[in-house]
Amino acid sequence: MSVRLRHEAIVRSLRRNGTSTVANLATEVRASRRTVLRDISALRDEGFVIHSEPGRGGGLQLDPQSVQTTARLSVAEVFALLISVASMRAAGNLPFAGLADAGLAKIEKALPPDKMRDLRRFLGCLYVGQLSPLVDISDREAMEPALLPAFESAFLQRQSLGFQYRDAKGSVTSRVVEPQAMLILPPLWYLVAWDPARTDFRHFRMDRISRPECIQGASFRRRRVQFADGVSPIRGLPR
Amino acid sequence: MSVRLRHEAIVRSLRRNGTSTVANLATEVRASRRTVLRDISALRDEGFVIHSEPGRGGGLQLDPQSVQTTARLSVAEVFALLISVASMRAAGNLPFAGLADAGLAKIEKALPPDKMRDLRRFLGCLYVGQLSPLVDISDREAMEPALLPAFESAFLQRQSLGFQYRDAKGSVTSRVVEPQAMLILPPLWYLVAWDPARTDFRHFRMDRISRPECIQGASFRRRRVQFADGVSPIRGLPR
DNA sequence: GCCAATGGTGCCAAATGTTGGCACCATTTA
DNA sequence: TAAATGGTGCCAACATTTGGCACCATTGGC
Repeated sequence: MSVRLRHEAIVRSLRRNGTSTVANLATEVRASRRTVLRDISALRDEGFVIHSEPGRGGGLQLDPQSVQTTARLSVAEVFALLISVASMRAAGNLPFAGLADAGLAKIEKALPPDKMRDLRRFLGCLYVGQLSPLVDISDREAMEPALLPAFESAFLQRQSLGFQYRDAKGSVTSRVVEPQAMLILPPLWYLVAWDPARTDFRHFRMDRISRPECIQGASFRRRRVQFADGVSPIRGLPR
Repeated sequence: MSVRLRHEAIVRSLRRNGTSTVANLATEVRASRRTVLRDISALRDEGFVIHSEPGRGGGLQLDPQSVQTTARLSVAEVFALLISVASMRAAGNLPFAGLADAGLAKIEKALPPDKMRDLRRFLGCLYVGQLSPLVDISDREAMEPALLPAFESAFLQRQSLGFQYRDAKGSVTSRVVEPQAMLILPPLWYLVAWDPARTDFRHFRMDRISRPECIQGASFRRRRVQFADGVSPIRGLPR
């Protein structure tokens, strides 16, 4: 049984029975407990709201409303979203552009046929250049695709982030920092983080970060990152 | 790229372009010819009706009525969309950014509460700069917000567009043109249009257009705007 | 306090599925 | 005929999924 079919089977079972347990579902779809738990997690990522409660009398419950939350967007809105993603891709932010694309794909799929026709006519008029002739990106590498998942958990769970950093001179250092903010100044992206080893804030150019990994352990506190009013945060950023 | 994403990309491409070839799709989704053929076969199994014809002039064509699904986005996807819109706003494309924002608002509204919480935590870590230090936009004005609605009807209904244009020297002329395409070369946007008064194509920098208005009346025909393969369309654009 | 049932996570080796070449075929149009 | 196209079979390299295991946290009943 393919992953997709199993996911559908799980949703159907939850919808039919109202509530169930991981062990039950595992028997039903003929997969292991572990696999069902992984599936549940995947379904939640896809937007299904599945309530769960550990302990006796608990179990899994599918929120029936979660399945029907379709956003109705106008053609122009979808078009504007498409453009923004296309611009971002053109600016070189491939990992994020890929993710945004995946989201857009879902939106487009939900678009009724007549709106789709309008969108096609719009798109026929659109060309997006690969490079901006005014931006010097000659010394710039692509951001690592692995950055996104690592950042996601680091930011959401406030965990320290370890990585290799290569500065403007080319020397590489190993860092473990507490991520505080992302700073986007197109076409460059920066990570603003507290460096415990240096007891100070540091800025890191994202495209110079490699081998990111989330450090499991005690979560740190948020620190205030403030830019004084009217003062550009650009000064002092790594070139 | 996962199988699922590739399938979606293929469906989207077929929907957008109406027709395509295996070789084209393979390039687009960065997979081999063989893989695309397998994907097509899988999509057909899933219920997509894809017409195909071998030989010159043939190609693949997706029956538009074949599938309907609902959109369910993950937090990361919404986040990526938010970032792309934010970047676009930072690059100065205010009218479109506003529209994209409106679309995103609808999506966010459809997001279940717990995902919304995650998203907010993400957003708390995000600052988007107003200017790129590497891009010289000193001589560039903002695009008029009125441009978008006028363009929407002009493009969709193929109506002529009238506006005031200020060239690089500062002299202002009144134009009535037939919009053919938009060309985005960040950070500048261009309107590619047929100018009947000059019986030729003209490029207009969007930020130099003011007082746009849609001319009600007979709709014009689309003209082919083609860039030769490998030839940059940048040459000859207004500075 | 203790226990069993439950959801949840990390890890790893084995099983399974995917991918991209390659050769080859059939059809169509110039 | 030649070139472009869709389509199939095969297979080794590669990537992903799976299930088992140990373990943790929470819950409710005894």
